[in-house]
Amino acid sequence: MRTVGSNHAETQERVHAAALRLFARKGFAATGIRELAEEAGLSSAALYHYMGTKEDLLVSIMRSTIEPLLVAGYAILASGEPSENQIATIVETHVWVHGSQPLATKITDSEVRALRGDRLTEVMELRDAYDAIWRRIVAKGVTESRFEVLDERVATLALLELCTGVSDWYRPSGRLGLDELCAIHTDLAFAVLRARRGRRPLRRSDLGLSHASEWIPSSPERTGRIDR
Amino acid sequence: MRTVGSNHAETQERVHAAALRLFARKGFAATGIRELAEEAGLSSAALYHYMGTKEDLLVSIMRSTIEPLLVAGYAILASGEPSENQIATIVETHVWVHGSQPLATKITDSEVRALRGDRLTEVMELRDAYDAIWRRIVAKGVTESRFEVLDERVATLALLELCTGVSDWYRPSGRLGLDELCAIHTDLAFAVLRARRGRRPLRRSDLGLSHASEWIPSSPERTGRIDR
Amino acid sequence: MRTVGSNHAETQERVHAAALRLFARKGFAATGIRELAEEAGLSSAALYHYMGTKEDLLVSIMRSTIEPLLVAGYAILASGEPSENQIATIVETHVWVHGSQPLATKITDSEVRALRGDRLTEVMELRDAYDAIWRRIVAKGVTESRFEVLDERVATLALLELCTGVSDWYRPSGRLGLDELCAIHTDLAFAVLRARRGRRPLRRSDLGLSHASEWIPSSPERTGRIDR
Amino acid sequence: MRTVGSNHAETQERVHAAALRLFARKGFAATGIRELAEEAGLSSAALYHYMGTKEDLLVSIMRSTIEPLLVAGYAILASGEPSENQIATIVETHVWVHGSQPLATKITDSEVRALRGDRLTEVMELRDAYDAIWRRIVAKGVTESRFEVLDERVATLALLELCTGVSDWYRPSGRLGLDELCAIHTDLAFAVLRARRGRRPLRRSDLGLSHASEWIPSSPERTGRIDR
DNA sequence: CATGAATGAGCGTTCATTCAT
DNA sequence: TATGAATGAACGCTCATTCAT
Repeated sequence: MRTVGSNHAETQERVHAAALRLFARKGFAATGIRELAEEAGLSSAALYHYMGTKEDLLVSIMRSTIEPLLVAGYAILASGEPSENQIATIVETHVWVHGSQPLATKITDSEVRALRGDRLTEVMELRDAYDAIWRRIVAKGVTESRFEVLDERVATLALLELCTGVSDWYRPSGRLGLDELCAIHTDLAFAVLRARRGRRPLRRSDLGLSHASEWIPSSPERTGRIDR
Repeated sequence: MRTVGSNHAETQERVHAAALRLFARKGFAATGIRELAEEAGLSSAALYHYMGTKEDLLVSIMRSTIEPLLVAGYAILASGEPSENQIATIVETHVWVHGSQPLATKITDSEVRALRGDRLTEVMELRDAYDAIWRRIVAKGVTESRFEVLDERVATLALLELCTGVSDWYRPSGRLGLDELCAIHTDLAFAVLRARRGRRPLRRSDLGLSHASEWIPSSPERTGRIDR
Repeated sequence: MRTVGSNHAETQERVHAAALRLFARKGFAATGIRELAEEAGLSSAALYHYMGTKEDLLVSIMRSTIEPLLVAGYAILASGEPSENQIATIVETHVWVHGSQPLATKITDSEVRALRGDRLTEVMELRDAYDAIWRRIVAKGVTESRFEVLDERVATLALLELCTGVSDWYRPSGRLGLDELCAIHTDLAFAVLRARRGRRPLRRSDLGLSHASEWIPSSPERTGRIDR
Repeated sequence: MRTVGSNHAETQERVHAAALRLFARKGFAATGIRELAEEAGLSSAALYHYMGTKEDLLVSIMRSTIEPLLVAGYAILASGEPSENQIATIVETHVWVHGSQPLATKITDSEVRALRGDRLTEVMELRDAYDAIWRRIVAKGVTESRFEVLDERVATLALLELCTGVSDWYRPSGRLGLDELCAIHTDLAFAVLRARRGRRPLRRSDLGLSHASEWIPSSPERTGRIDR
């Protein structure tokens, strides 16, 4: 009876996009199922054809946000590049994703508390695995005296926080392009880690990196509107 | 003509503490009034002797968190100290408060979206005023070539984010004391801002600062239990 | 320990007056006990020194409104006067009371439904007894051909309704004085009952009645303010 | 794509009928939403498929009661009939509606105080417009010396009150039919207004009016039970 | 007397979810 | 697929009343 087969996927994406907007703006708990349905242009009952429970929807948003970062992280770890390059790459990947998908990343970073039981465990394991990659990169750099920090643990957390914060304020329509944003953050990362080239502070320009946009597959959030 | 006299204040503080715990752990929207009452050891009806609405309670938590920071910030701005010292002082005050009151600060930083109308405006004005202080300090340091950053706006945001993140992970019972935490963050701030003493990177130890604990009136959160 | 003995009675009257105002304006069910306390200038707990339950207060208002009317009604019945005079007298007494105590009478007439059990029975008996007096007067007048109506039952109810309605709209501060109001209603009553003097319609002026104010003990509502 | 189709309207009417019964018997404020739901045979949550808020329900009852009366009133005013006929017609329409829909009319007459803001204004405007029609008819009759009253304002109010009171006591199952009730009230109205035909008091039978039932579209209250 | 504190029950309303159609 | 209907539970908050102080 259906003519076009892809309609289901399309609608599913509309639901996903609506959830991104509402969960990010109001929070998971404060977003009602009817509100979500209205935002997606469906009845609240129809919604359940395109999602499991409200919590399922949240988990799916989180997984699709963390997993690509995790995959990228493992690749970076495996690359054998020097620590400076690894940090630069993971920072720019992270910032790129947080700058281009602020809604999804903000939700992923702030709504873990809405989960219970297995879902919580699952997501926390993904997140912990991702954080561990950063720690390993920093640790190697410190060991090799490429970085120099007072406290390795704190520095890594600070670095992550600083890069993650991007999703709180960055707007693609603003003064800075995503490429610039990435470059600036790499430079900040080198500063935080007190990376040096010889006895001079290391700057991103010393590394001959291409723009992040060249190696990161573009994936802006598709929220169906110029949101926020 | 109460005999005990302090009972009301005590209970009020119990309510406050319960709200800190629950709002921080589950979020404002996900915390029910009955849950809050149980956590405070009252009936849900009795709760209303000690608070206005749930939103009132949230606002009071936020005000009592931001306002001292704002007062301290203005004092620092007015101190006439060099930018390095001002940054160090505001960083350590901020970190101290976030480290000693992680619940209240996390709530204040993440639940603004739960407010509406005048309450929202009021709190956002306080927060904006506080952020402006950081921007002014950084700007002055940059103008005087004490700091050197690629992008002043981004650097300031990064700095704030990095110091604020403390409330997400720091536990007083952990490896680091609050004084150490503060010192580490000052050092991180100098790194982010690429502050120098002569041609050497500036370190906190160059400034001869006393410990934060010596100038900040102690105000650990009283949540009535070793929480979270 | 108390100096003046009458304070209790005074306060009780303040409570009574507050109840009159609120029950009349908002209705019994819609009036909260805290609201009542505030209106009377007491705490809600103190209120209970001057009344029983909220329902007790309502019953006391009703009794003190109906009973004088009932007493007057019995006196009129026993007077042996001709039906025209009895009707005139009961009408003017009724209108006088409803015009001078609009709050109490409105409450009495409209809040019977708030009562349950014995209280309901008690008040309904008083009210029925009062209505019966009107019916007896009208019936006698009809029997003696002093009145002439299509339907005795309906005419009596219409007459009562017409006189009772006064409490809905009459204001002592308005165009008409209470004496005038009473006279007008007697005239209306004669009209409704098609009373005649000879073959001319009977008018109040034919009876040589004095003003209602001369035989009715003045009892304006003491509500402590120019109310409504 | 409901099969039965009329189920929604039917249930809505059940809710409406339940509200009529409860609001009339206990009053709007004293009627709980769960009570209403039970009376309508629904869960309290399901109730909200068939109404807006409780106040919306009340307003809808009031509007559907006043509006037909108002429409009829304007038609009578515009008819150009002599004042006696206009009064007779509006009285019988009014009495017919109050006698056949005692619950709705009683609610409409007594629960205006439960409304606030715009709803209050709206309903009061309707009611005032209706009252104004009565005043205009009486005024014209007085001007043309067809009626003779001591006080025009009071007479009109008395007339309205007398006709409205019907909803307090009339039961269709009782001694009188609605047609009789209407005729009796027209006669009472002529009496109150001291209408004359030549030098004899005017009686309804002088006018050659048909029964009210012949020109008023029947609309007995459908409350689903022999109520009260 | 007066009051702050307390409470169990209830308020009107919305929740996330299911299901028959 | 889509939806109106339905529900038990819960929402934030207020109720009338009692009682120790």
